[in-house]
Amino acid sequence: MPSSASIKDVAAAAGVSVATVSRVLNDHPSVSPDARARVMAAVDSLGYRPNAVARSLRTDQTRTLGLVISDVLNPYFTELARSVEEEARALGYSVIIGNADERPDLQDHHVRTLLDRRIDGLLVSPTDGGSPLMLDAARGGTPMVFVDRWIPGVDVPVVRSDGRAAIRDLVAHLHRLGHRRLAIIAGPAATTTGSERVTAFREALASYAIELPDFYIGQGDFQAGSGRRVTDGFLDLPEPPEVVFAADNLMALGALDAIRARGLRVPDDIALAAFDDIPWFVHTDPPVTAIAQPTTELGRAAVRALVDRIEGRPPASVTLPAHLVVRHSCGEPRSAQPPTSMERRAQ
Amino acid sequence: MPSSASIKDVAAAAGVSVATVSRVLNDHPSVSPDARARVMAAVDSLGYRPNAVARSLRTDQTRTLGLVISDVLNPYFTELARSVEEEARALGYSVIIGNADERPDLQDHHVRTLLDRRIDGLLVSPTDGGSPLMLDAARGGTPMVFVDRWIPGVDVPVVRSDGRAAIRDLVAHLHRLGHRRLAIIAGPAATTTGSERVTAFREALASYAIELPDFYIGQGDFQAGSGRRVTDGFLDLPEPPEVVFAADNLMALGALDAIRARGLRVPDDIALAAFDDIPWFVHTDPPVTAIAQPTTELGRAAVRALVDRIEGRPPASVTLPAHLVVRHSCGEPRSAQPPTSMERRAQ
DNA sequence: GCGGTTCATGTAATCGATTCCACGCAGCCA
DNA sequence: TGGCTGCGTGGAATCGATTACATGAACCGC
Repeated sequence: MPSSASIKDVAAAAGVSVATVSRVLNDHPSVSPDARARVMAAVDSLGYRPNAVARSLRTDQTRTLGLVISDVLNPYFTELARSVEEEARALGYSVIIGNADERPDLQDHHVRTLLDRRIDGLLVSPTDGGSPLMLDAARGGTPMVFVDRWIPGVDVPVVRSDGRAAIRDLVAHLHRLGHRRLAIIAGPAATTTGSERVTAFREALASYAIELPDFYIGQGDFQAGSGRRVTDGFLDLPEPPEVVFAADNLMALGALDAIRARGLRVPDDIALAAFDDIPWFVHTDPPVTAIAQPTTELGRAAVRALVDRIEGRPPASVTLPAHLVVRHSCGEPRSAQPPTSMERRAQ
Repeated sequence: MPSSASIKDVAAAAGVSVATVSRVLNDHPSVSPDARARVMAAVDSLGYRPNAVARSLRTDQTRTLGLVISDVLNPYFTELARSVEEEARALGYSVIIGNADERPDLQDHHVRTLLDRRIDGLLVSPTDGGSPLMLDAARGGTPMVFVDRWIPGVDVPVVRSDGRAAIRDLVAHLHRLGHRRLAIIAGPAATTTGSERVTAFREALASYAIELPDFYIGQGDFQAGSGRRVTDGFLDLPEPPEVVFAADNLMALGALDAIRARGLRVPDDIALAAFDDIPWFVHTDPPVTAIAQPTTELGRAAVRALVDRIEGRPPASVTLPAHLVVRHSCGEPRSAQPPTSMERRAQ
């Protein structure tokens, strides 16, 4: 079992003390070329690898970041996670992902586990208004950054995108196409993105003198099942909406399911738009008009902010704009297609 | 900073020794009710949480599993990861995910990092034929289980699904629809799933006396870009295939992109089928005929096998069947739709 | 009343690293 | 030559837990 060699074995094999081995490993300047060579030789003859657990205990740092996201099955978050890991790796950190599945209890479970492991910092996209645990962690000095969603009133940097302008563009687009009865599938009111998107939508409608009545606001939870349920509710209304705007891509998927189950067509029978753009929206029937976030950039910026905080530099909040991508799901544009997300993401 | 309290602080606050505190924490039977109560009180007055790093160092176990998957952006793997985490959590383990992005070097990076952290066991879906590092780890006694893909000749349990029967069903379906020129977008030959799917496809064709010429075998890498490139190649052929079978869902997405870019229609101009079924395939234009794996079951079984191995029980390899889900992308069936994947996954 | 259990507890070793401190040895300058 | 500086090195403390072993008290039956 070569993997079980410890620094002591290396020291013995090289004929030096453990202190010297450690110095070689952390390339401390004060070690003779001769000793260094002997240690190196011993290291790879034994296949020695330093024990990160022991090192962390001693140095009180794990070079690990925790990322608690709301839902791994959501392509938006999975892309975010990917970009976070990439940037973290570039900066010499590992990432441990916790999937909250939109459940506050699971979120707490992961936060607790990550804290127990003494991660150096925490990236969170909170599922709720803030559990005591997370609040304590933030106040207790754990380096922390919110990404995508945040908790108001907590002194933690936020990296997110502002979708308000894009939502205004969307409403303008819908209005131009003649739609007047617009409904929204909202996310949980306890999340910032959940409430902000509704507010922005309502305000944008107001500038066209259109109201957003309560029965056109469906409570979803950012997952597909709720999109289906809420859409069913809309379709059962005496006067169903002409457009459904889903506050995330999974609820849009659910809406598509519900519409399809009734044999209705998009956009002829009902139009659909979504927040969050994903590669699949290019290929759905019809391609879905969506609001795209600069996801990769968001992940990168979040990691940079967190690492700044960890390494003692002042971290900065970042807000990036989102933008509207018009496709066919709200009517009209059947030609002159914008580049697909696949094309944009091609390497 | 309440989070920095150590077992020593608790012992002091409770007026007992650290040994007693430790005993209470690990609920060792031999501790008086009185001492237990005092310790508990101290614990939550200090907000004490045991340091998992220190504990791991001492006990030589981290209660953590490593999962190295080929591509997080692939919905198949993300679903797998989710199920793995779920089962692991149920058994009292955490999971650290490493995304190899189909790159052997990245795969090695993650394997190394995970080994350095002394994870208790490793779940791998190998990107290549096996790096020395992974082989050493397997031989060196690190508990390990392959999931989805595996490396032949290594004595490690494999949890996977067998797609051969489903591929036969697919070919029968295609043949019945009159298709005779069939092409495949293969995965990397170095991966078992990459080569097996081609072999199974060729054998199934053979039973209809249909050949699979080299120019109808495109080399992909399981990612979308390669699906696009290969499909472009097929379409440029003097005699393009009537059907393209993509060996995973991302390459199918790429194929869809390529087909669409030329203004062609599925299935009228060219038919498409994919390995791996995902919720989006119900909503693409047209809905895609695909081979579905019991992904959630695979994740669960893999974790159980690994934990068996870790805890000293004999681990078992598991092979589960995949099955064909017929939709419209190969022609014909326009009615009598099977339940959508959304419906199957509804809670 | 005494040897032997059992039970609750504390002392101290240990896990595998890092790092402070001290020591010995060169080299250098006065 | 004596003292100072600086470098390479090793000894030992330390991080925060777990746990083997020792100890002492209480209790049992004979």
